[in-house]
Amino acid sequence: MTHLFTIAHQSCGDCQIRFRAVCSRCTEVELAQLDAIKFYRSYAAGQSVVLAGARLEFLGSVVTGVAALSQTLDDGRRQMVGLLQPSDFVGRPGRPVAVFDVEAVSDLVLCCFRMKPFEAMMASTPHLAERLLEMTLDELDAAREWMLLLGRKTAREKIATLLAILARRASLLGRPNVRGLVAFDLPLTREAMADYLGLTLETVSRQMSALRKDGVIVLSGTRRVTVPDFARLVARTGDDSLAEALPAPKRA
Amino acid sequence: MTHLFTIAHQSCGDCQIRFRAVCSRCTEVELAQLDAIKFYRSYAAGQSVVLAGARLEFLGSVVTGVAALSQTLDDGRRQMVGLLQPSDFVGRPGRPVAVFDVEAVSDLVLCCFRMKPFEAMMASTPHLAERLLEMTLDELDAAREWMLLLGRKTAREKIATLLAILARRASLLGRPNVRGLVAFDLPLTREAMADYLGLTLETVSRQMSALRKDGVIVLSGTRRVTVPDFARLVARTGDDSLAEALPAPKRA
DNA sequence: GCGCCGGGTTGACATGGATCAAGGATTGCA
DNA sequence: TGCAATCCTTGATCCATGTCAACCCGGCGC
Repeated sequence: MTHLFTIAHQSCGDCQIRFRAVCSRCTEVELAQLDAIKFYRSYAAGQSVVLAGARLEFLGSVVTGVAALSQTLDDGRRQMVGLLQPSDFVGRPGRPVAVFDVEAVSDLVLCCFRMKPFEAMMASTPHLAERLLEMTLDELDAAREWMLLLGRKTAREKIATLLAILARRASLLGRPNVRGLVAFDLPLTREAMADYLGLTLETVSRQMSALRKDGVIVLSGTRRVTVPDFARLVARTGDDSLAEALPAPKRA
Repeated sequence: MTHLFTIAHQSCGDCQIRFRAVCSRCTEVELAQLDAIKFYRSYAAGQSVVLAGARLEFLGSVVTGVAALSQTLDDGRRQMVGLLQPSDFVGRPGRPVAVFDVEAVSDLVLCCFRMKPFEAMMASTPHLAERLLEMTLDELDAAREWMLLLGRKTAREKIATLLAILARRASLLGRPNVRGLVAFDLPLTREAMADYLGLTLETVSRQMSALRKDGVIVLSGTRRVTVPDFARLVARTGDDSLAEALPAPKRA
């Protein structure tokens, strides 16, 4: 259950995250170089990738699955500070010791590079550093958006915001859906949601129930969420920066 | 009072932030190039540098003073998401529209570059992009630390954390001080502290009073803070990541 | 010297979310 | 088939922090 294994080598050309990950700007030649130094690692849901303070000998990209970046206070209070999805980058060049815990939330596959060769390649490959800068700036913006949520939003708004983000993501990437109706599976347990939103799991559960009673969401089992009217969900997020890029109701 | 002016050109070689800003890795030659495209801007305390959604035609470094990055919800709730101090960078290459409000907290001087020439120079000057990546990664770490504070710390811990950070900064940069005793001026009003910490200004005021009554800090007027025992302050922050890099009591 | 204003403090009270506690559903395993 | 573990829900109660309101203080213009 908690075992870790290395999976078969896969060609970069066929990779699902080829056009969004840190390697997305690389030429074929550069890709071949990366190919030579990369390896895959796989983690079962719940397994730790690295603990804060421990050495992290590699950098990598999430290929499939979801990972959580989090921090824990001495007395056990825990805050998730990032939810890493496919194409997101793990680790920091030049820093061999992790400052956050990284944990597989679902089953997880990472495309990894040993730190030294990757750094060497970054120095000689502007495409890599450029893309990493861009991704880091995006992460920084996202972290700042999340600070607004953590500092100022109510429990209800926090839940609605998370659901809206997941719904939008599902609708942009996902399978075509009838009308404005979006459905997706929560990648997180109630406890993980609480850690992410700065709440307790009881509050998460209550607010989910409240949104269900209000008809804003429909729950099938505990993980499957259907959003009958995205605009109504967004109306409960407390801000409308989510309203842009509404999932297109006229999708084929 | 709210007027904006351009101040006299100053040579990069003499600049106070020469070794910490985005230009810190540049050679003399590169510095001369930057010198040719830079200009200074000055803002009075309280003045807005740019509002979210507005065009921001330049990028820049804080030379002196303090600026706040913040976000506002429709109903007026406001969260500061960054406190920019000398050498910190403002703006994002490639993005001509600000997503956050930027405001001068104290009187402020920025060293500015028009976006296009700066981007052109970044493309041809790895030193610039390298340093910007490093600074952005640092900012991201700081943002994530702040997420822990916003999501999980109590009001008391939030205040103690902010004071500890300011105290440490003052003691590292500052004038030598007798014994372990650190003193500094708060750059922020109670309201700005509240915006930064995700609290109300009344709660900030109460917690400051409580820390004063407990003898953890001494207030001279409303802005001047003296910390008689840094370790006692750190003990109230709720985590000890601040405890590293204690201000050296044996400073000359 | 007076009144005003911005920034700060303090008190009384309300409330959202935490805490403590019990129990339900699902899954895997004996 | 039953037991245990995990995840989730719901209820009762408590308390930290928000809200509303009064007031203080120092500086500045007149």
